[in-house]
Amino acid sequence: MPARINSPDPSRMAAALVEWFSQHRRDYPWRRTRDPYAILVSEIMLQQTQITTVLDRGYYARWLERFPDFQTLASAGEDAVLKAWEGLGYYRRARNLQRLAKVVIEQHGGVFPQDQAAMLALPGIGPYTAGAVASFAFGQARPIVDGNIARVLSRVHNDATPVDSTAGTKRLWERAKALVEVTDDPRSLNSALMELGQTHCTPTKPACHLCPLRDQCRATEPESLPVKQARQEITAVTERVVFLRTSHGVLLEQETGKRRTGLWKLPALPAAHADQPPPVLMRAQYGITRYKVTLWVHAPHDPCAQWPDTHRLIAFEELEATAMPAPYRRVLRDLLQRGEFKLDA
DNA sequence: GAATCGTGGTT
DNA sequence: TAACCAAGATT
Repeated sequence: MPARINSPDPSRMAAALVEWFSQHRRDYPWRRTRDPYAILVSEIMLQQTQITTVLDRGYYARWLERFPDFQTLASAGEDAVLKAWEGLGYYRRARNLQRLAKVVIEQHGGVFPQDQAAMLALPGIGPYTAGAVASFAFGQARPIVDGNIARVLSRVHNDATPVDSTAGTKRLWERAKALVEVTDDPRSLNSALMELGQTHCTPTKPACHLCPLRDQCRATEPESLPVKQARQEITAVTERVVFLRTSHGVLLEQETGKRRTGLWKLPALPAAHADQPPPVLMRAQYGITRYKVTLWVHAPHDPCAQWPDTHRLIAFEELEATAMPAPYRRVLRDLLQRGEFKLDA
């Protein structure tokens, strides 16, 4: 079958991308190493997370200092792991990363596998991350498609197929594969695609005049691409929690569900008191996935109540070392600063 | 295949 | 301001 007319040529694209990258590559710590562990940590942290968050707020450097290799991470306490991840969100990533470290130690002799199927079998590793580690750490010609690359490729090919549809995803991976397989520098090719989307081929106001693919790109209205399926609507919900402070510390509850598992929060106001809630100490708002939460913090209804074993009185000195989701961390700091409601201090 | 999982920054 | 986005994976 003849090649489609108007379809950009993979070899030309790859050459332009690698050349452009050699001139404009940014200096990131994970580009200064080929240690699969250090590269893997960066890829997991960067999932759905901006580079500036990971770098400027010190998450990456702190993590590697605290957990420098698979062995250290595997034998660490889960509380320390979650604390190091506090504020990054999607906490399952941190738990899966530690699970992965244990598997690497116990089933792979402490050596990260180079085989694609073995990578994909590890917890928290999907198609993107497997391809990223394969190419960045091992130099393998494996394709990757992230949000940046989806945007670049759908524009270059002027393809309005929704990037999050089955057909769109399949086509993106085929196109990424065609590119990485015609270059002798898979590392640079994959990095270049992502960095082009990050710096020039941006969601709004793309800098097409600076683009190395400008003479190959078929997009007529780049800002209208990529097409994505409709999002879930935002739902408003109410959450009621209790601030119970004694002379020793603050009562917290450990999450056990599928959300923020293992982290500590202000205890939920027992449903039995929902219709006659105690006085409100403060109100806050935060968003989580598709919910807009109004958080009401109540005074304790019964300070002497018996609490289930998911609850613990955390000493003041331990509060900062306790992993908490960002909204509760903010609220707790606010409440403690006020110095209100000291029961027996 | 669609829904879910966090958070902070930008527009 | 509300919506959108960011080096996705899992169920």
